[in-house]
Amino acid sequence: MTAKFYVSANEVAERAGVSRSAVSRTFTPGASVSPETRRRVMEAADALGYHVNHLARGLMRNESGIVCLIVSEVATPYRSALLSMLTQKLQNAGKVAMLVNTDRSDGSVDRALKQAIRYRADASIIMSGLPDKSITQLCLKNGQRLVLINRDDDQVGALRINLDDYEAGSKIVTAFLRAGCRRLAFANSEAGTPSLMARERGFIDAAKRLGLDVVVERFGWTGYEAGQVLARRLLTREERPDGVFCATDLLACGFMDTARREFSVVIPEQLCVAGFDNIEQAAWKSYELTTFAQPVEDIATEAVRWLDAGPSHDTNRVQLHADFVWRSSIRAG
Amino acid sequence: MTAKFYVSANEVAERAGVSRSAVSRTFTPGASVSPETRRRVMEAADALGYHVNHLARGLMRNESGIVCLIVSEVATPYRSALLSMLTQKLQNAGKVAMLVNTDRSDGSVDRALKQAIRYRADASIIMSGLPDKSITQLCLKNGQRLVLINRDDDQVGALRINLDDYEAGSKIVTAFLRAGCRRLAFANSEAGTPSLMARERGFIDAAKRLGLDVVVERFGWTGYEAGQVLARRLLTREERPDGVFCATDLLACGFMDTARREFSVVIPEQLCVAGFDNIEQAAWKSYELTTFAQPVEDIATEAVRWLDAGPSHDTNRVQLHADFVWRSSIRAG
DNA sequence: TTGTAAGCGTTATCAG
DNA sequence: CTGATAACGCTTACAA
Repeated sequence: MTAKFYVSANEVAERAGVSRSAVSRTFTPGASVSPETRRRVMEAADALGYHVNHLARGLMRNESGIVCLIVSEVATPYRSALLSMLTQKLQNAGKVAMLVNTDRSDGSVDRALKQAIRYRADASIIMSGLPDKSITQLCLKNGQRLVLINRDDDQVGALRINLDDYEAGSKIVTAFLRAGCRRLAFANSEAGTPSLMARERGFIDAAKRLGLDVVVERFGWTGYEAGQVLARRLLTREERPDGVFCATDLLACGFMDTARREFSVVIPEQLCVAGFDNIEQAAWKSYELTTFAQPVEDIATEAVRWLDAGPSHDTNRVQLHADFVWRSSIRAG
Repeated sequence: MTAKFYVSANEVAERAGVSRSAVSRTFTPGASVSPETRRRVMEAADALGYHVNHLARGLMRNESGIVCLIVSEVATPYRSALLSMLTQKLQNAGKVAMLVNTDRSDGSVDRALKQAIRYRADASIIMSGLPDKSITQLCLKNGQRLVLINRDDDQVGALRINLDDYEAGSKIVTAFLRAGCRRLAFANSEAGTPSLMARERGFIDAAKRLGLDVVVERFGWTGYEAGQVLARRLLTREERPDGVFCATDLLACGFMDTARREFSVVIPEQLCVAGFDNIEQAAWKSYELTTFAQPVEDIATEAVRWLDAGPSHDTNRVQLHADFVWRSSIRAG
């Protein structure tokens, strides 16, 4: 148990007949080492199976190379897609991702951030929930960079990446109208996050500008099952809607399945449907869902770019565009 | 830039009027500190915003608290579900997950393991790919624990968690026969991983025992699109199969959609389909797919249990059972 | 129970 | 380019 585990730079130095500094420099990009020394060090390192201890390096450099990813509902298509993209880009930038799952229990975002602090993460990227301001201030004060994705909070000093959720509404209203829809509805979850609410408002406002009312129904969590319930609620109304904008693709999938199976509705002939996120399943033949694409790659790129940029803790905000993806769940005009 | 960032135990000690050791002990569960000292330390720590530096702690204790999760295709339903479960269980066990995405580029599993070594991870859990033996040996020699999930490699000293993939075959053959199917087919990807091949062999062998031949088709990667291609190949045969076992649910979804849309096949009346994994979408109304459930929770539990258990580097193997999930993609007998 | 002092594996500084 | 030496923030004997 008290075994000496990993080999240290000391042992490599000894074997190579050089000083520890020489070893350190060999593994520090851009440090000045003679080719000969480097060769001997590398040889010894390989033979001994030496790998720089990033815990110790982080201690010295005040830079751990760790980026903390704070996220809930990891198993959801959109979240996992974003997660995948972020980890890839981070790795390409020479960082490593620490994943903190905030499912279950409230205030866990704060706990997650404390974890980030304990491991001296260079940055934290928050994809779910909203942290308490006192703790984000602590992060920032400690020199940790902060990125908030699709959380419309006015955290000073953090990078906030948001979409043009509100604008999506008018685009989709136009599409519905062109398809001949007149009885519009918005299917939302009860989560009430800023993104979801912005989509709702944008849709309602755009419809109003064209003289149309929108029936709004909200239920449950943002998943397939909630979409089923929303379909039952909306399709049993006296005035059955003929154009439904679902706040997310997952809702839309549940909605479409239930509309077809339980109400024998034909899509898009009798009912047009749109979603938001452009998850994998939206392209599946059972759905062919018209939707708005989360610019997953751009989000990740922006986040990582900001991390790489030197320390400039100004308030910063990036607004990205969600591309309209046209599929056959809405009749062509 | 040369700003002094985080507060250290020193500063807390000074403010509380005690020694650094007292501070350290206060944050070490089970150390002996008088209630009065503890109180004063906590007070000072809170006021200053102190958080133990786990980099330094890991350095001393030879135990970082980090567990490295090595995985590719993170955005896939099964993978993300497993990832979610694992991170949760790890957190409950007081560990923190470091996520390494091995998409793109070969030999990246080895690179991932080196990352784990550099951060002195207490353990690595490998969900994708196969590492080189030399590097896993290095991990083990360095006291790092290793878990391989669904990779049937005979790495000595690692925990290997596997399913009864082979056995699934006979169960599904029975179900197909009871449904009256006589022309069986197996739809596989070209990935050729041990799990996939075991499912294939198990199915073929079980059919043979009952005097039936199995048509096998393999194509592409284990995703929805490959399922579409496989459907086209299998359903254009002279003898069209009437019972198809797909190696994964994702393949099955693509298969079903194509069977219905491009070949107007009615499921399950004219064609019975089964999958493997029990992803979310398998329960969606468009599929109602009969399948085998990856025991995601058990897998995570076993993995974490092994990590918690003291250092006992025996070869170890856990065989878990994939429950049969009956849905309507197969006719009732 | 408490404080002192040594040490973990690095890197940064500074002579040479 | 190289090597000694001093940090980094923490834990842990050991002694008081």
